[in-house]
Amino acid sequence: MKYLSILNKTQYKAVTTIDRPTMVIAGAGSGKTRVLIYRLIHLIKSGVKSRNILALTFTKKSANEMKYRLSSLIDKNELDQIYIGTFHSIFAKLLRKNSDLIGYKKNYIIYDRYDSEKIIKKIIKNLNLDKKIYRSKYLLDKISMIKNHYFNERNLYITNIYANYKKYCYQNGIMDFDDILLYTNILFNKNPEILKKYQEYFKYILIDEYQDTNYSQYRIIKLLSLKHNNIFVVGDDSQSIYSFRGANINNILNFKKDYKNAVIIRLEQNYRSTKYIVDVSNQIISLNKRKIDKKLWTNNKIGKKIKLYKAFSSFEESDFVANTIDQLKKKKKLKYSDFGVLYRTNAQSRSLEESFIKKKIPYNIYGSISFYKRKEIKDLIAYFRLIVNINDEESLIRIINYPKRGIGEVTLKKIFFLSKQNDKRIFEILKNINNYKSIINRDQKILDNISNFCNKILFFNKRLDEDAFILSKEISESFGLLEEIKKDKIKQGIDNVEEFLNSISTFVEDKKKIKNEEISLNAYLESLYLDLDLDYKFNNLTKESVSLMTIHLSKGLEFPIIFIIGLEEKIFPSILSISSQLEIEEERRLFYVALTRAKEDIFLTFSKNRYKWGKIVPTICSRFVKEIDKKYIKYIKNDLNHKKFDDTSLLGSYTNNLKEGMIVYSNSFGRGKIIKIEGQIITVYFNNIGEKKILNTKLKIIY
DNA sequence: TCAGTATGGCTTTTT
DNA sequence: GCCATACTGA
Repeated sequence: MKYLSILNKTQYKAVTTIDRPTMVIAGAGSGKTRVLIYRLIHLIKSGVKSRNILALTFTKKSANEMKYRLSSLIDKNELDQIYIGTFHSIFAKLLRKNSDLIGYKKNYIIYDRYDSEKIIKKIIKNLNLDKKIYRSKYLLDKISMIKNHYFNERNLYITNIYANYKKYCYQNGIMDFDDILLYTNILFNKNPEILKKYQEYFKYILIDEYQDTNYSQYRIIKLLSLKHNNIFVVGDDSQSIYSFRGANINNILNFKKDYKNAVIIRLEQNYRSTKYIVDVSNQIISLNKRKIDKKLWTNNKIGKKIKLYKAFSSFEESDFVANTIDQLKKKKKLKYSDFGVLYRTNAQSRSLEESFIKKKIPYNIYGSISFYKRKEIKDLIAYFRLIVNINDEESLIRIINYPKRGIGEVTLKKIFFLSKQNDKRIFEILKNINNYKSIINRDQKILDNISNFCNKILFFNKRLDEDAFILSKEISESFGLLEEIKKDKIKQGIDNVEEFLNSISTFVEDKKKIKNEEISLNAYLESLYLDLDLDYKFNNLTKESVSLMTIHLSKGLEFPIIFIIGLEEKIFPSILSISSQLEIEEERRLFYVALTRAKEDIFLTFSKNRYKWGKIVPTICSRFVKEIDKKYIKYIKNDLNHKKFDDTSLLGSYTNNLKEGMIVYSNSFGRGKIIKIEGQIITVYFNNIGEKKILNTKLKIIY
């Protein structure tokens, strides 16, 4: 078969073993994605109907990537029929079709973590619990764990909160991410005939990143594959980095037990990286105790040593990254897109951004502060949600509580009270507000405002089958959303809303091309959370640019040159993982993932001092750096003479030891160089602005 | 009812 | 240092 000629022997076996359960243990860079892609093609060429194939991925990014790569290799009609998507996306759609069987109304909406946290906070408040002891984030994690292992609800101390949360979600027609998987399980368990239907339908099941599946996902797959026993999973235990989300490494370890006649294929040849990179990665991962024995090897050239750079401050670290990229690009004729900068936490992207802007280097930040977390967008989404589902009180409150809508705290409190007293939904009360006139005791104008508001919502609620774009545009006009933003004079806000509406238009156009695809507002909301890779839609991503992202997001990607920044104790490994051996091992796997993204060159950086919550804190170099055998490392000399600074002078305050020639940062003027110091008054030269006299307390030292 | 001010928590990681 | 919330006085 000619199209398979690009595969090596083991890859070929992985692609063509299509008659029994198959697990591929695929080391980093061993051609895992290629195997998945060609297996799909092979299935179709072997006569399997594309609509009988289910391909599940872990992130939206890889789902979209897979679709993209397939689009040039197979016929578009075939592609559109394959079920490719994340677990959440695929099963949310399946659930929507069968929502009556799990007791949910069809119009339920999906809440993300931010939304869920708000509910938890509300519950803690209602139960009169101390929010310092009952931390919403922690509780949410616990609830998530329970839902994903729902056969044992045993953590008693949170069951009350859990019960309340469950009830709230149900009453408001809300599902969170975990519910999607949970209710899929419930649906299959309670309705054998439905399960049978889908077992029949999904004859071939492929799963990417199997090591990251949790119990809930494992159960779903197990149930679905029971009939045809034809399941194909790809994974790498060394790259398991989602145990905080309940990922269970045993799913990989038990595969042979779980599936009769299973074949296990190992891909150990790395095609991506140089020998140095493969060796360093092997050395690092070998320090973990819990792992499947395997060794990655490569025939690639030896390559170069890993570079290590010690910076003075986080700002200087970012400058180093930007400068190095700038120089390397010129010297070696590289493209900006050849560089990837990886970090442990999203917050670290900020100072990078500054340095890139200064150096005029184009960059893309992936998955940072999501577009739809911006205020205007959240407002708009709240309208959409309420119109789709008038029981969504969280959204209702967000909208109605908006300043200048003429309904204040007092009135709202009365309305909440009425809702509780009469056991009615808030929207019910608002709709019939005139019946409660005597209790609300407000002038008729406010009551009329409320009725008008309800009527508008209901007006749109009746038109939910219409085109999402037309409807959303009308909604934003009808409620004067753009005018509201204009009043606040936030230009950015208007742009955001317009961009957002444009994206709905694109969504509708795309869906119209595929028959039977939903174009309703509800379908858009679902896609917004589960399918759309917002990075591309909203961040104005350009192709020729440096990629900035968390290591978690980088999984599956590769770059010729990789920077891994912030290699400091308490950051990487994270302070929250430091106390447990198991979690340290997960952090180490994360480091392994980061290292194996690189094809040719790796730069590791850490900083002696780091800004944290506005203060400079001295740091300690990460243990992971120390674990690397010195023979692999090349230290990069730091041009700056750091001897004149000592760490203690910077602790706590950041202006004590200003000296002439220092590079400093001012909130109003940006970066500048100190020219003269006269007591408290500092003269600073700023690029494009010139000299300014500034109070020393207003300045931060960069280096 | 609302603008202005004080406080406290926050930085894991993703669907 | 920034954001969301809670509190305060007009």
